[in-house]
Amino acid sequence: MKLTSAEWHVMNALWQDWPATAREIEARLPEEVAWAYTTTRSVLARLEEKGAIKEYKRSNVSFYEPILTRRKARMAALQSVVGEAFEGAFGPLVHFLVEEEALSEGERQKLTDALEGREEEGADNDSDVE
Amino acid sequence: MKLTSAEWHVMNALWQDWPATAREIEARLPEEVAWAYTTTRSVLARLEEKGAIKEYKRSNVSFYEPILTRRKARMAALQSVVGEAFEGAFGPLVHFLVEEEALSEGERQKLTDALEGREEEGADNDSDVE
DNA sequence: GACATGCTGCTAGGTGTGTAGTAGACTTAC
DNA sequence: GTAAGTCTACTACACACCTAGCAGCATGTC
Repeated sequence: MKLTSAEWHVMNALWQDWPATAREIEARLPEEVAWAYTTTRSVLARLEEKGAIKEYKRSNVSFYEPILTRRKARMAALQSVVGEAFEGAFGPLVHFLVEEEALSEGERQKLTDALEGREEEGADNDSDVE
Repeated sequence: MKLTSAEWHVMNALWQDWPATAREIEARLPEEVAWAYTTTRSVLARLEEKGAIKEYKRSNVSFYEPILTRRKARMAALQSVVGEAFEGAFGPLVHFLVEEEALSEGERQKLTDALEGREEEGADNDSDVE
């Protein structure tokens, strides 16, 4: 499932912690996203239609929960960009990353470590749905 | 400069070889892109408006050349996805790639090699504008 | 129970994107 | 020079997306 830019903002906010009300989500949006409250609601409604989130009510207030996991959304986003821009394979993407020196020294190091399988466990564990 | 999906198709075709006519570009589009000729032209027109390509005529026929380089387009695409989906940093993206084992064994090997700076030269050299 | 506040449902308008058609100009073959 | 084919310029339309407003219902407080 591919997300639009506005949808990413909302999903990122929701993945932080859920269930969450629209107001809570709104409060977690990055500063540069200065939407009207109703805009947040509209995006939430679309996400629910798409099946990315679930909505339920407790006494007239809507609570939201993610259905789509962050992992799956990331995978879809990457697959899309790889398909369009990197001949459909992850290899060229990785090649590009290294070539372009888009990575800081620390990032390179972490990557090397990860590739060699001596990853430190526990730290920075992406909490995710499921 | 961010490209849309249709624009990527056309740019990929144009980067292959240029200058190229609309007919040549059309012929290079992937099979699953079964556009009417006029659709290709419309996308080309939009790309020209955006400044991604340049158009010139020789006796009533338009030839096209890229202005936007593949590298820059790729960078923009990555930056966009990283901004939306990976907290704005390449680190988490790389981490994700490795964790997800999105890479084949060969790709991992190439990546390791590249990180250690013993890249084989010459092979698979992305020809690019400029 | 009337009022303020806050939430929901519904609606809407502008812009981007994908896709394509039509009309007219030009080119080439006879 | 006329017919057939090809090209361009211009226009169009549907759908997705971003953004938001409005009206009405629920809830709590005095």
